[in-house]
Amino acid sequence: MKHFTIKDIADKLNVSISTVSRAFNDKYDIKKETKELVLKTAKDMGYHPNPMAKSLSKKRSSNIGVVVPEFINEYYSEIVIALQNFLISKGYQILVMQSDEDEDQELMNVQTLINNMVDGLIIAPTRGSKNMTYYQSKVKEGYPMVFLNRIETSIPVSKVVFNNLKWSFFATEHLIRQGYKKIYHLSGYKDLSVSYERIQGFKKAMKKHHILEDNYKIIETGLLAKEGMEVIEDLIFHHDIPDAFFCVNDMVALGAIKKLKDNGYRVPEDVAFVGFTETRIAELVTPQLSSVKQPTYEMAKKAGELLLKQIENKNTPIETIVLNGEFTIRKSSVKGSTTDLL
Amino acid sequence: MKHFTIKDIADKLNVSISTVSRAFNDKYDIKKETKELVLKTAKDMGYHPNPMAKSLSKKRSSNIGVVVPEFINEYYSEIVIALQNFLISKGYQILVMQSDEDEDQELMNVQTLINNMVDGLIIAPTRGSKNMTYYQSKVKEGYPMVFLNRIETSIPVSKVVFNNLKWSFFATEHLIRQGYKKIYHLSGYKDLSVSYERIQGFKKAMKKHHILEDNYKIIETGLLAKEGMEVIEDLIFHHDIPDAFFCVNDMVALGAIKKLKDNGYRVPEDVAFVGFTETRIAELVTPQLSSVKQPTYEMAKKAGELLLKQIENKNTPIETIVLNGEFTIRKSSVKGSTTDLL
DNA sequence: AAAATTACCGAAAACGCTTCCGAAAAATTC
DNA sequence: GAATTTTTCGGAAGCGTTTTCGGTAATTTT
Repeated sequence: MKHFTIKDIADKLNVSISTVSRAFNDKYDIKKETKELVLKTAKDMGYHPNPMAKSLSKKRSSNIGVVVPEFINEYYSEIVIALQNFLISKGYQILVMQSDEDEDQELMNVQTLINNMVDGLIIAPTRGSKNMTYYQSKVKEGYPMVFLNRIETSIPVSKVVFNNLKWSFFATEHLIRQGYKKIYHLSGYKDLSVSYERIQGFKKAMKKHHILEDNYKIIETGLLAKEGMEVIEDLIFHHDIPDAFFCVNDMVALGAIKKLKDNGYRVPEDVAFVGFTETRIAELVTPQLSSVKQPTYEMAKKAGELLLKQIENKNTPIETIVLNGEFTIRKSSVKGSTTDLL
Repeated sequence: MKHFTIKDIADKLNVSISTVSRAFNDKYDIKKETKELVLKTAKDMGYHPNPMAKSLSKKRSSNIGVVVPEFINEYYSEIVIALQNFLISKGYQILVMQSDEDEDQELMNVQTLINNMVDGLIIAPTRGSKNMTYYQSKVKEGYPMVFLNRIETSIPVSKVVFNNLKWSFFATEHLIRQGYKKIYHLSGYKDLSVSYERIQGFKKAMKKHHILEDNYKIIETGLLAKEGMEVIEDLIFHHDIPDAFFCVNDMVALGAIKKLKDNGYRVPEDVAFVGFTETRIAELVTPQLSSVKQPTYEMAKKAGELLLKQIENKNTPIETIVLNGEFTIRKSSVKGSTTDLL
C-alpha cells in the first residue's frame, strides 16, 4: 500500500500536476468536468495529499499549539477535547503540551511549538508572570496567539476568561443567605489571576452583606487536595473552624472535607462547603458538593475561533471574551438539609 | 523576527548549504572546525530548522500518533503525559486523539493520523473489535504500531498490557480473606478485554477458595459512576445486596457506594468495596477506597520504546509486555475497621 | 469574419531541507 | 616527488506540493 502522489494521478489522466492541484484547491481556472474526474480518480486510488509538502509550499503547517498547565484534572481535559474537536473540523491539527504547573516548562513548550512552526498558539498559562513579556512581544510581532483563563484581563492580548469575580460572588452570597455567619475562603495562590478574582468576588459579597473582617478569612492554599487538608489541620490546631468554607476548587474542598470528617466534624451540619470548577465527583461524594461550573466547551470554542480569525487575517484587533457559568447547589452548602444516614 | 534558513547561514559563512546541513546532521564528512563554526553561527542567528522541509526530504514526519478512548479520567491523562515526555525527549512530537469510547471515531482518528503521515501509532483501543482486522493488516504491511491496554494478548501485534487477571485475583482474594462471604463483581463490559480478564481473576479467586456459584455474581456494568448506581438500584429492589463488591474501576465503585449510602447502608460495615485503576480521589472519599494501581508511566514508556524500536528498525519481531501494579488496602474493604465518626 | 475576451491548462520555479556524486585539497604511501 | 588514498566540500537533484506566467483553444463581441 504505497502512497500515491499528485504526479501519479496526473500521469494516469494525462494531465499536468498543476491541473490536479487546481482540482484539490478548487481554483476557478479549471473545467468542472476535469475537476470532478480528478477528484474521483484520486478518491478511487486512495490518494491523500502529503501534508508536509503542502505545508512547505504553503508556508503554513495547519498545526496549532495548545499549552495547558496540566490535564490531570477534568477541566483542562475537557478544554483540550473541545479545542481538538473544533480545530480538526476546521482542517487543523493540534499539538498539546502541558507545563506541569511550571513556568519554565511552559516557556519551553511554547518555544518548542513555535520552532515546530505552529500557525498559532492557545495558551492557558500556569501561575507566575515571568513569561508574559516574552508572550507580549510575540503578540506584537503578529504571532497569532490566544490566552485562555488564568490571565489578567488588563494584559493586551486576545483572551477568553471566565467571570470568576461574578460567580465567586454568587457562590459566597449563597453561603451568606443560607445563614452561615463565619465564612473562610481557601483561595489558591494569590498570584494566580483566577484566585485573585475569586478573592475579589468573595470580598465583594462580604462587603455587600456587611460582614466584618473578623468574621471572614482568606487563606491562601494551593490547588491540590493535600493543601486543603493541611489548612484544616492548622485550623483545627488553632480551634478556628468557621461555619462554612468557599474553596478555590473542588479538590481543595474535598481535601478539607476529608480532614474535617476525620476529626469528627459533620458536613454540612457543622461546616458547610462550596467548591469551584465543578468536577464529576462533586455529585458522587457525601455530601454532594455545591460548585460553580465553567463552560469548558464554549471557552475552548471561543478561543479557537479567536485564533483562527487571527490566523486568517493578521492584525485583527485584540479581543477579550468573558464567559459565565452555572452554580449548582447541593447538600454540602444547604442549611438544615437532612443528610439522612450520611 | 524572520525565520532564517539554511541558506542564510551558508551565505553568511561562504559555504554551501550541503555543508550546513552536514553540520546539523553530524555527518562524518565535515571538518570539525567548520561544523562547530556552522553550529555556533546558527545558534547566534537564532536559526531553527524548518520541520516541514526536513520531513519532506527525509520522508519521515517525526510525529507519532496516539489514540486513546478518552482522557477525562486520570488514567489516560497520565499515559498521554508520560508518552509525551518520553517521545519528545527522543525528538518526536505527538498527535493525540481521543475516540470518545466509540469504535467508528477510533477508526477515523487512526486514519486521520495515518493520512497525516505519522511515523507510527500507539493505540489504546476502545471496546469492540470491528477495527482489529484493519489494524492487523496495517501491522502486516509493516506500519509501526503498538497497542496499549484493552487488547487480548492473543492478537498478533506488539502490545503493552496490565496483568489484570493477576491483580484482580489479588483484590478478590483480599476480600475473601477479610471474611466476606458473598462477593459481587461489577465487571464493566464483557467484550472489553480488560474486563474479561478481571472477571477471570475474580473467578479464579472464587475457585481457589471454594466459593460456590450461589455466593458470587458477576454483573456487567459500564465504566461510569452512573452505571454503578443503576446496578445498586436494581439490587436493592431485589433485596440482593452482598457483603462486598469488587468493581471494574473506581468510578463504578464510587457510584455504587453513593447509592448504597443514600439507601442507608454503611460502607464498609454493611458492604465492603474494592475498586481498580486507582484514582487520586480514592483516598479522599469516605471511606477511603481500596484499589489496584496501574503503572501508567511505565506502561507508556514501554509502549514508546517498543514503537521507536519498530520505527528505527522495521521487521523487529512482535512483542508483548505485561506489567504489574500495586494493591492498596484502605478502609473500604477492611472488616472491623472503626470508621470513627464516618 | 476578424478582433477581443475568456476559459482552461502546462511548464517551471519555489518552499527548505537531505543526500548522492564527483572533484579539489590535503594527507599518506611508496 | 609521483601516486594513491583520505578528508572535505560544492553542485545538483529530489521530496510533493502550490502558484505564477504564458499560451492555446474556445467563446463572445463588433
